Amino acid sequence: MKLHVSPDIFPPRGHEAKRLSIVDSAATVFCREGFAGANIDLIAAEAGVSRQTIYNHHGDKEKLFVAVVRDLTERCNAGIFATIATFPDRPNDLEADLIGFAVRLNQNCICNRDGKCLRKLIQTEGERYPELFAEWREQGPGRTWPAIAARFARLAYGGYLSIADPDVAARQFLGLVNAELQTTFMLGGTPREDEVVQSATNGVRTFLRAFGKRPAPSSAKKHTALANA
Amino acid sequence: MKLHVSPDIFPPRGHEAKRLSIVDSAATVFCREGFAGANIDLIAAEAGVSRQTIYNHHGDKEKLFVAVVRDLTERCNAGIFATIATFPDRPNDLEADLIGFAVRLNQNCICNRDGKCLRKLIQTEGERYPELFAEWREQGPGRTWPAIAARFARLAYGGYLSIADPDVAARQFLGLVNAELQTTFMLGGTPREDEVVQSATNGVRTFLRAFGKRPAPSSAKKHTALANA
DNA sequence: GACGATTTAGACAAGAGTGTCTAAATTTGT
DNA sequence: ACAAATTTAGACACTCTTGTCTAAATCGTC
Repeated sequence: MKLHVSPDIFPPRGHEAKRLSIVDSAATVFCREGFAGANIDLIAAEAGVSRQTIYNHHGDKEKLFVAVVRDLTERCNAGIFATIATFPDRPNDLEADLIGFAVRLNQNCICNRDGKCLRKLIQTEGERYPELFAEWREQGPGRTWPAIAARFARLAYGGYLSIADPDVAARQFLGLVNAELQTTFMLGGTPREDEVVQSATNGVRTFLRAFGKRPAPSSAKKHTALANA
Repeated sequence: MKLHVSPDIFPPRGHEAKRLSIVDSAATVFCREGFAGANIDLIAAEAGVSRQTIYNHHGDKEKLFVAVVRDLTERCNAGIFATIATFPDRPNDLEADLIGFAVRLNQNCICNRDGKCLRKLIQTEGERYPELFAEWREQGPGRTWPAIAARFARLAYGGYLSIADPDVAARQFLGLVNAELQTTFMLGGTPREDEVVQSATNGVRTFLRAFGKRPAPSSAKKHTALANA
């Protein structure tokens, strides 16, 4: 009588569950050890399946690796678009809202397990699988960056910002809010939340000094957007 | 009776040359294949020495790896400090001078062979050798970033910039001028020169919008620094 | 409870890589 | 040219890993 066992996953809940569990553990091990250093037996142990099951599902090590990257790309993309949906279109407090967005982006998409794994795999194996990671580049940054740029363009159109090239601004926004986390990211570490907030705060302030509309000394035509809502 | 054997060069002249050649080739192979994937025979072949010579010099694979990272850190640091020495202290054209500095930093220290190798090794093996790369963090960013910050502080003191926290400004400068190269760096690629110039130009312009002293609409006291030299 | 599909453990062959050893060849200093 | 140090090539033992195979155990479903 197992009435309240977690209905979702952990125990072998069938064929597809095992496939998931395998890809999941493989992501962890590939991320930690790299492709060459990863050991199928270790992946099997971590996934709680036998080695043979992995071969049954995925054929060989390389196909398993490809499945892992595709899976991570898809999940990360979903997370990023979900976060982009929280972009402040009609900000009350522009600075605070942009800082919040930057922190969410970092915590939910870059510093989480999937984001960390995918980043590591791109860094370590990017040169070995050009076509696979070219695909990632198109599906990942190739779609998310323009989406972010579009949000900044809307902010500019609404009079909140003064932006010449939204694509450049979007990339620079990401560069700024991550400026203080670069070293940690390079070493594969995970920054503490207060570090993320600090970097985002500093980054957004600089971003607004560059692209914000100064209310005081401007002589340009007046922009009414700041007064609405 | 060895009267004047220099105490430094006990072993013959070719000895040290071989050591160099080994570390050099090892850097290339470790960078390309990662630690686990690197093959001592391949390193030996690429260095033009026998495998046994590598073991004579470095003991084992791990010690060789450590020697490679130390060597790269030292050489990259030297390059970065040499480039920092070209930082514009009394700029004629602030924008152009900062763009030039950013491009030099990228081309001579980040995109060159040593820089690319070191970055890759940090990314791929950073978690496996915490103390080794902690050492890099101290010797590398821990020393170069404050040096750059000091130069920005001097620019601010000279009236060319308006900076509250030079350390933050330095990190953001680096984040901005590299903002458009992130994806390429992640994949282990080398950006074309025009991409580097483009990213640096966009980055410096934004940096100056945030930290530059506006000559035109300002009502503040005039700053004479721009007129000298 | 029974049947078919899936999973499992373990053995296995084949290949690759590390690190050691030895004897011969080469280089270096005098 | 000689003697010492160094380098070399190759063989070697050992370990580790991948991918296959088989027979038994387990699971899902009726």
